[in-house]
Amino acid sequence: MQRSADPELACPVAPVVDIVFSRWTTPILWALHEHGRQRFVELERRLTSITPKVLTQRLRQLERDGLVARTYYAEVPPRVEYEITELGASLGPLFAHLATWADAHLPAVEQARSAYDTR
Amino acid sequence: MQRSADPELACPVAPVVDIVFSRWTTPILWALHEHGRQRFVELERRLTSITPKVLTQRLRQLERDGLVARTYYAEVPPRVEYEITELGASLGPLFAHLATWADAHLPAVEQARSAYDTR
DNA sequence: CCGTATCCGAGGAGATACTG
DNA sequence: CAGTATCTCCTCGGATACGG
Repeated sequence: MQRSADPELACPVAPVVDIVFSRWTTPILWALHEHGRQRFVELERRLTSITPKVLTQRLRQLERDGLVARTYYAEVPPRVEYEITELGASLGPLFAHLATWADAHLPAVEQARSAYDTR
Repeated sequence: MQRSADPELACPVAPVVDIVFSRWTTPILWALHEHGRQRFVELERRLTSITPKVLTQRLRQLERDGLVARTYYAEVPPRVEYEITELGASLGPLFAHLATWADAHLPAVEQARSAYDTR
C-alpha cells in the first residue's frame, strides 16, 4: 500500500490500482461476485492458500473502501457474511474487459517470455 | 510476483494482474504511451521517485513480457531507448476503462473510507 | 549515460495458540 | 465460527555507492 507518493499522480490509473489490484483483492472480489454472499470460512476454503489473518486484513480493507459489506449475526456460534456492494459490483465490466484482454493477448506474453529466456 | 500459486487459478483476471499491475508498471507504461520512445534518464526523471535499480528491474520485466522494447546504441556515451510495443499498446483501452471507473467511483471510495474511519 | 552491487527496513506470509 | 495475537521467515522496494 501507499504506492501513490507522487510519480503516479501523472498516471490516472494509479489510484485505482492501489484499491483494486493489491494482493488477494481480485480473487476475493471474484469469489464474492461469482458465488454471492458467503461466510468467512467459505471464502477461506475457496481461496485455498490464504491464511485467516491475511483474509481478515484484505476483507477489512475492502470493507473500508466500500467494495464489500460485512454483516455480523450475534448467534451462537457467531455468523458473519460478506457480500459485494453495488460499488464493488461496478467493477464487473472492468474485470470482464481484463478477462477479454487475457484471452486475446496472454499467449503473446507467454511467447515473448519464451523468446526472451531462450537467449 | 509469483502471485499465481493456485487460489487465483479460479480467478480469470489474476494472471493479468501479475503482468500489468505490479509495482511501477502502470506509471512506466503510461509514460511510454504518453511521451513515446525515450531514454532511461528521461523515464527516471519523469517517475520522480523511482530509483535506477527498480526502474531497471521493471523495464526488464516489461521487456520480457513483450510490453516494452529496448534498443541499445553502442555509442559513447551509450544510449538506450525504450518504447511501448504493439502488445503493450493493446492495453490502452483497458487503461482508459480504468480511468473512467476512477472518475466515476473514486469519490464514493473516499466517502466510504471517511465513513468507516469516523466510527 | 546506463546501469549493477550492497545493505537495510517494511510488510506479506506461514505456523501456532488462544478468545467470545 | 470468526477471528485476534504472536513470532519468525523471507521477499521486495528503497537508499546509497560504485563501474563500464
